[in-house]
Amino acid sequence: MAMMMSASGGGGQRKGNNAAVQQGLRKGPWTAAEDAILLEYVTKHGEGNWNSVQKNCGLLRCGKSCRLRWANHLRPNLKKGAFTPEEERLIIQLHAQYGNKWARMATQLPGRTDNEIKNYWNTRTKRRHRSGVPVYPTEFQDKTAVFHHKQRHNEQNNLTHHNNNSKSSSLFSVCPKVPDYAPCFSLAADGLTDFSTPPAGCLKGYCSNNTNIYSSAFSSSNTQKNSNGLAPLSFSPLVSIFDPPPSALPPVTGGGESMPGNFTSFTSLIMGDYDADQQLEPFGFGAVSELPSLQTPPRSASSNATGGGGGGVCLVAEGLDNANSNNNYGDGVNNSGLLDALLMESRTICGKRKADEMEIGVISSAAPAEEEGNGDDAAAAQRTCTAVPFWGACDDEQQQASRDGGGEARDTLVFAHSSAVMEPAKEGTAAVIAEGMSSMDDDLLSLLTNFPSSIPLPEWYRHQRQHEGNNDRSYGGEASPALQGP
DNA sequence: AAAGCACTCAACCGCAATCCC
DNA sequence: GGGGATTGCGGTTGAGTGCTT
Repeated sequence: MAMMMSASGGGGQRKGNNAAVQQGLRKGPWTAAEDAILLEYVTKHGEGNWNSVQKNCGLLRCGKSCRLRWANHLRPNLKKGAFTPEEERLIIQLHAQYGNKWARMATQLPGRTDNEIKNYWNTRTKRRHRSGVPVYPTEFQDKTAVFHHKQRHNEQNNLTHHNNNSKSSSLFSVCPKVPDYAPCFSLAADGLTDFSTPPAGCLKGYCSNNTNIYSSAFSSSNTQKNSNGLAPLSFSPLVSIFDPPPSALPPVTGGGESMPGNFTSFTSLIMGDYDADQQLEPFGFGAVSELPSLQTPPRSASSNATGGGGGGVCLVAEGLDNANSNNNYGDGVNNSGLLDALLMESRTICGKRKADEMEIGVISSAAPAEEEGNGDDAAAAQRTCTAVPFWGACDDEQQQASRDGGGEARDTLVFAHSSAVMEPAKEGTAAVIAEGMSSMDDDLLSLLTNFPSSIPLPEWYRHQRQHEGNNDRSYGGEASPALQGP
């Protein structure tokens, strides 16, 4: 494409008159002659002082245009052509770290320009959206401010490099600095995620050799609770994005060397390429840069918790009767719409999967265990995964725990189908959602505050929390000390 | 074959930061 | 310190191309 769009053709000739045009400066695609002039100038005088190019060489281009042309096309050592898988991986990693800091990312991709990286990223996020991710209502989008707030806070503390202005600030983030791990995600909107180690429970089943790619759902692999009694929460969405039965996908050997299904790269995996024939639909950033749409109608009216209804997911804890909107966390924390919101987000991720392809029964929670051919194990696993009918699975570690003792698994947090939430006709569901939205700041902050404990928290944060005690789970106000850092 | 759409890329714009006088 | 000039950055736009319908 780059070759097709030569300097003398293609490119964006912008409409309208601006100062440059009024000053007799050219706009639009550069010609070879202009390139030659600029090249000669830079060779002779070096970079910088771009406005003098016009004065000294008669090049009818503004300084900005000259600089851009040089930086993006003429400077030496520019690498042209498609990004390599390694570069793709790095971009994903860097974006997870920096957000939309293209220039910063470019410094770590020799020969690549910020513009290239930006275009690359935007194209694929756009593709993600087009793969069926609905646009959220404005009021819900506003809720993302919670994350931005958190991110700003964390930037101040040098905890992350997320861009606080980035539109792509994600509810989910890639955890990149794990050389031998495929990309995983954690609910890292709090920005506290330390990517230097894979979050517990993340990729447990996905990354390691000889483990079932489906074995890790939205789950916690350790049952340690934080100070508020919430189980730590992290997840690999890789389970929930793959529709085919587990047997259809190979195990991942790590490092992106072997991608599941027809994914050919991390990019395709994360950002939306998928093989329609395989009905693989990935989880992607496009799904997370915005919050889920409430406009998307439920696919099914089935209210059976273990069957029927397409695409609905929600968070439940093992042994939890989600239909009653309760949970059994020790401190009695209630959903208050947060889980519904997450549900909706998850549903957004699901996009426009056909409902019948998402039938709960297709992949039962017991499937992984059954595959292992141990009836008792299967039963144990199924107990563990009672509320996980949806592409269902528990982390294999949890399954093992379940086999070994079983008791720990009760804290498992999983994605599960929730017709109770997805069905507006059901008792006050719509109202619940709406209410949940309106009260989401507190709840979301609460959740973000409370998980994942498996991810290292900064010392000052732990210290702060110790002094706040457990009563302050709501950081609704700007004055929240926990959000202000030391 | 034509129209429409999606994709890619280049380039522009506005804004903010930095530099310089 | 103030103000203009310059530079850097991120977001957006639009043309060309190829694919799909």
